[in-house]
Amino acid sequence: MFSASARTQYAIRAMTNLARRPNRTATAAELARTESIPAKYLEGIMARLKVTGLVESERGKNGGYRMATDPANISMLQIVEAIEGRIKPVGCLEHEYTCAIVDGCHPRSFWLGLKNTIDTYLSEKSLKEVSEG
Amino acid sequence: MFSASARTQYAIRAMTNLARRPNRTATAAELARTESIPAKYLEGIMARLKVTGLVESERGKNGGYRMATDPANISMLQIVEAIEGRIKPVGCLEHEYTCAIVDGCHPRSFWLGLKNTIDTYLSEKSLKEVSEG
DNA sequence: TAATAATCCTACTATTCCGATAGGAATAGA
DNA sequence: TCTATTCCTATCGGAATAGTAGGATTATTA
Repeated sequence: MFSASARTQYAIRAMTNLARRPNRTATAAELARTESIPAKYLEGIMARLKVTGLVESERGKNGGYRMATDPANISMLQIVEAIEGRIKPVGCLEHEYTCAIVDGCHPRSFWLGLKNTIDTYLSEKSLKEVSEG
Repeated sequence: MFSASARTQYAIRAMTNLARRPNRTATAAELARTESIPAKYLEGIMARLKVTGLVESERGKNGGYRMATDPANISMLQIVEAIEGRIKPVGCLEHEYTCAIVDGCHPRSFWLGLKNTIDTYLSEKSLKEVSEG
């Protein structure tokens, strides 16, 4: 429970690595090597980071990936959600105001509070901080 | 990511239900019915809650489960860990002081902070609060 | 003592998700 | 045209999860 997938951990390692190369590009293979990530697997991860606009890419020879933004302006929540989608501790929270599963679902606000706590932590941590940590 | 297993959700619903019956016992079948949990599945969950000392049980006719303690003295962290074991967002944190995976693992303190945030939230919420929420 | 109602125990199954790999198409530079 | 890269799609094995099945054990009660 509450464990981060390998995919998310890889994404974060790759991003912290990229963040330490201002303006320069790095190939997926290079990131994979220096961060001990399966190269082919990382390709798929970088794709997700790209569609969400966190990184930019250049194809062909001398291509690679580059930060799309100042790491100080990227929150860890953005990275996590780029990989996993919206954080949702329980299905219960999918509906706006009521729990569809059980009448008088007492734990609902407990789960809401948990989600809130996690979201807050993640959104207040910048990629810059983490990559320097 | 960070999603709670059905098992944990069931455990929490069952516990909040039990907590609202001071000193009285309820059978697994009864809890299952009122909380929409598969009855046989719940049996296994109650077993885990018992070995960790959160509930007591009585076998035979008129048997059932009962809170072992005042719900005000049970934290949600205790329930979660009874079901899932120690919360561990990343394998990285298994070793005390260094990350075994990558040299100079920058995200390590980020993950530590996250674990800490979650643990704190869960340990400060009592079953009593949640069952009344 | 027999019937009943409950916990407790063990095994099985089906499905889904995850991590990873494979092979190649498109693209850009030299 | 060769090479190095991103990009795309398909597949696979294994692990975990959710749930089911069947019965052994234990206590109450009539």
